[in-house]
Amino acid sequence: MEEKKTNKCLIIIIGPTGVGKTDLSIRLANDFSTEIISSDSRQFYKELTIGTAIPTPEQLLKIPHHFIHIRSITDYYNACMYEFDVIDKLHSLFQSKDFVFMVGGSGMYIDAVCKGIDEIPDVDMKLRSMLIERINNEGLDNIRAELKILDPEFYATADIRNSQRILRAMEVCLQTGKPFSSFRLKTPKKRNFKIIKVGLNREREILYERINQRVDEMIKNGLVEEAKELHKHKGLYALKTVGYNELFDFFDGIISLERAIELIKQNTRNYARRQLIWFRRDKEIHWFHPNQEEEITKYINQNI
RNA sequence: GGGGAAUUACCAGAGUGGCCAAAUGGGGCAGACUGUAAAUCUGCUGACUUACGUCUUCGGUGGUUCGAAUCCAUCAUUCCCCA
Repeated sequence: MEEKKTNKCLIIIIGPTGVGKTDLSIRLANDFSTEIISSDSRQFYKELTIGTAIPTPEQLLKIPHHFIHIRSITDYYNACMYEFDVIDKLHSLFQSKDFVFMVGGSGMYIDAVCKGIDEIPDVDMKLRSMLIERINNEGLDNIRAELKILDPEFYATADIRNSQRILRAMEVCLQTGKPFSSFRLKTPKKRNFKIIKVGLNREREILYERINQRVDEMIKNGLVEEAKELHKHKGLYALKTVGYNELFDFFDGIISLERAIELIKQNTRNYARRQLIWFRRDKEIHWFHPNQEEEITKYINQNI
């Protein structure tokens, strides 16, 4: 499995939403004459533009971006698929480039590219909906008890109050006939390219202000109209996304537009916080303020 | 000018003599997280303390009481109704 090391390098710009990754990464990619892979799990969807703050058309024209608008919200896409697609893309990009940038804030997807993610057989959607149905009807207790028998190892360490975790483990057990934990090897994969992780962060208060301002801008730029178009698909998982969910509640008459905007800001702030908590665990990340462009360039050049 | 209602921790808001450092929700903070992860879940949130616990809080002041966020007096502020 171990591949020969090359002099190729993936430079990852990591940071919470709204911190200023896009502008900086475009300048960096320009300086390094290379391209950008998005690691943002909502920019994948071609129906989502304003609410996911994808780069502007001018920016996209200047620097080629990958993994933006590659799927439909009706498609199924996950971190494992992303891993394979990105590795594949890197393989071809590294034919002509020595460096490639990856920019985004979806921690699990970034980790999937850096370390790989265990391959677990696909689950039949019908099985999943059946289980969801059961959880809705009988609650979580029964499923939990069954999972305890099917996969005691997972059960012992799992967050059993989290229905999503229980559901996932259960569906894999039922689909494969093997315990979910038997697939979770968690052995990091070796990559044949170097990885540099640059983290961007700024004072919490300022970050929150930027988020609030950006939401107002999104509204001005037509987020309400964009969400209106998607309202009919509101059950889709890909649309359980900050900026859309809240507006759906507005369209449904549950909350006012003002309240929806307020909630978008709030939920985005909470999301940014969770991103930071995820990234904090990763000791390979070197942190900078987005203004420290010179230092960042220096750091990259020293570590390439 | 007369009558009524209110004032509780960051915010909203419950509590009407001891079980109240004060419900609940929100926010905030901290954290978990291998698959649609911008999701989902957990803990903390007066001060000091690792903890046991101690101390200071419920608009201000003064009182009643063994004991007050809760009762009384008074002052202040806000809102509503009548002039």
